[in-house]
Amino acid sequence: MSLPHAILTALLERPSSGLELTRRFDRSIGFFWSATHQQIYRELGRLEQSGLIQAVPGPPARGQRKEYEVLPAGRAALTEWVAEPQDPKPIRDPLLLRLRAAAVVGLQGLDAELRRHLALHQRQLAEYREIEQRDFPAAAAAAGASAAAGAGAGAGAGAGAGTSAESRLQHLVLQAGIQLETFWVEWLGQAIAGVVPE
Amino acid sequence: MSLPHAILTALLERPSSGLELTRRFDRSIGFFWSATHQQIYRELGRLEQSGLIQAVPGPPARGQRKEYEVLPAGRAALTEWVAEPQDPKPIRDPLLLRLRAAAVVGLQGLDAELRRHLALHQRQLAEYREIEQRDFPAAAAAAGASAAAGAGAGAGAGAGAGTSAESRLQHLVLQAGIQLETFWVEWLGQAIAGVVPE
DNA sequence: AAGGCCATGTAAGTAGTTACATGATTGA
DNA sequence: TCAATCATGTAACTACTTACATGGCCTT
Repeated sequence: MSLPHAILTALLERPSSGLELTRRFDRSIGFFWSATHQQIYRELGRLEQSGLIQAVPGPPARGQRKEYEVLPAGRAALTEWVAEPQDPKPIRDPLLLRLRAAAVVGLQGLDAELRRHLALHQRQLAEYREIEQRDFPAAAAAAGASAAAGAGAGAGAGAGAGTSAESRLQHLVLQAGIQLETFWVEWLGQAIAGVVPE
Repeated sequence: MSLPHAILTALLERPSSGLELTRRFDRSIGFFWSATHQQIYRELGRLEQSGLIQAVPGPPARGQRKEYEVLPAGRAALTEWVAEPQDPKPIRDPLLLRLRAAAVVGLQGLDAELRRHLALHQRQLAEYREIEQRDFPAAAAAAGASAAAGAGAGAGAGAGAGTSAESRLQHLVLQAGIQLETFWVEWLGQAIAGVVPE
């Protein structure tokens, strides 16, 4: 049940139409929760039905832009969901499965596929790093030096505390993306090196 | 379309009944492709229908053990699938989504959830490391020292090349698991440190 | 007025999840 | 013989995917 909450989050960050949401699910939100426009429109309908969001102005005509905003009940539902415990799902990765299958039936040119994936992950990593440079320039500079410090330094300034907490959380999410892509790039490097001398 | 191929791989490694498969999908195979017994039985039926596998001996009675083995057509289908290109799926992680939601509605005791996940991932990592010690003792010892070397050294010995290639691939998959869990443990550490001073 | 794009949808199919049902075997 | 457990399944539901449909707007 994550999609409705992803949409609520996106709409709280900025009220949007279905198409705008679709685009945002191709970029920022989509980096950790993807969705197609069909899913989004259907879910917008359900959320409106449930009274968690509402379409803003007036004419509900087909082919007409419809902008949605979150109602108090929607914010409450999201707040509740954030606290809910939910176990991490086990990994489910077709590429790892294919490697295991290759151990039985032989590499069938799988190394080319590994190289292709490596290129894709390198590109994604570069994109995340650009975003970090753009949106979190100060933190990005410090990131290389200290790993798990982060505590005392920046918290001192009283001004704009709310915004700084928000930005800190967003940066954490981006860092997860960067570290995950880094993992893939490194592992694929090992995998290619270990598989080529066949 | 990964589940049928996961089952074919498992059955090639060792012919099994539905329940045995279910158990293996809770352990080794399940580390990168999980499935419930309902999924497995349904898929076994489909695979048998398609002539890719067959039940071994005789009496197809309800409540009776049924052991399956892979037919040549099944091996061929798996071989073909290994070579098929397939793009990596974008990340889809509810925990990251909740962090992003928390940036908008506030942490609602989310730090406890982060600590809980950290413990779970630490346990999983320990389990993977045990498996590595048990199944790949030589390689595990070398792993700490050289990262992306792996090329020249071990490949020289001609004896048992088939088995060694198989084991090398299986080890690669396990290493992916280890490195992924390591990522989570490190990132959750950062996240908790960055979130606590709230 | 025609073609392209913006915007919102419907329909059908597949995969995965949750809850329940049924028969066989074994040990108390 | 009763309960527990092994083993195989059915049914209903939810989430996601793929393909297609419809209408409005803008440019030429």
